[in-house]
Amino acid sequence: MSNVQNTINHAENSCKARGAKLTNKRKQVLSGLLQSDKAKSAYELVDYCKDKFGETLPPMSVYRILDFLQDEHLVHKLKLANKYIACSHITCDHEHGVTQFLICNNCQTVKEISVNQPTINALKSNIEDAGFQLVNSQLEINCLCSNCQNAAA
Amino acid sequence: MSNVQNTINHAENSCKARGAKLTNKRKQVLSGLLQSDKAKSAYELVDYCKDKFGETLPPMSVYRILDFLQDEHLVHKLKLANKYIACSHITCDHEHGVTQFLICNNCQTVKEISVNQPTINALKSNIEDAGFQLVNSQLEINCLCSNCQNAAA
DNA sequence: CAGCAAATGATATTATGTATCATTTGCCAT
DNA sequence: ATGGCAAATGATACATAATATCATTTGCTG
Repeated sequence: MSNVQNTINHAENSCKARGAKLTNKRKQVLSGLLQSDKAKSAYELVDYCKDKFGETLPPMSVYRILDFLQDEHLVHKLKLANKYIACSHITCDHEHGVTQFLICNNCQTVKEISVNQPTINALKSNIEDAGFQLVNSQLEINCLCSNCQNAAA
Repeated sequence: MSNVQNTINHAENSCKARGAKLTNKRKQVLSGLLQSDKAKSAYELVDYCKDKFGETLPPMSVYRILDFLQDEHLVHKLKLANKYIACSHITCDHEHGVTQFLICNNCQTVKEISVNQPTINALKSNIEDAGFQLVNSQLEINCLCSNCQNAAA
């Protein structure tokens, strides 16, 4: 069984456990995000479903499906890029804290990491000194991935 | 002399020093950003110039002016919000490192801060462990400002 | 004051996302 | 099984953010 298929099975079970349904079209959109580590826009997912499944989803439906997938914690929206990416912890059975996203400015590759807690706490305390409060620690950080670093060199 | 006017004078001098011209319309757009601590979109600035100065700038011009102001280090673009904000260091005469932006999710108030260097370094090292490289340290962080914290309570 | 470059205007187009109403689908109780 | 309800999806229009391209204006500078 492919990795993507395996992940989708996990996702389907976790939806079921929460009383939600992972329909076919939702699976198609999710698989579009799973089959690469690059962030994709809603319209890119429309194209993907058309190419891959012959399914001509209207953009509105894709946005609704993305909302659903976010509610189910299967997908994250990256506001910095206006794109979407599959959660990298779908197949884990344990809970995860809030994570951070490293976005390659050049090729859109995204890596989901957990910055160590002391650093997050230090950041939080810097922010509180300024009279603000961290809403959640889902940071999105503009980076270059190792491939693009080498290509630039 | 008003604070805004004072800042604009500083800005004009620093442009002159770099061989650029801070025209009237550029001043109008800049003043729109200076007269509040909230981020504004390009289209909001179009409206501001119309209301305040009777100047009907086409959006294209405002985008060009914003590009100019960014090149002159007078304005920052916040990608998280697709909005723009005046640099808070225009009247400082010394150089500033890259700063971080705390954006209130509720009211769009923005505060520009400098997170302490050890914390930035720790973050950078976490990122490098993941094989990525921080492009610049202009972090944009979703927060709640103190007013909105209290309002919510 | 002619002419050139910088600045601005006008128009069209693309990308992202939301609002609204209509239709279809699948499931559940009778 | 079937009638009906809610969830899911479709269709259409529109709002907002931004860019591309070509035209016009402005303001120096020789």
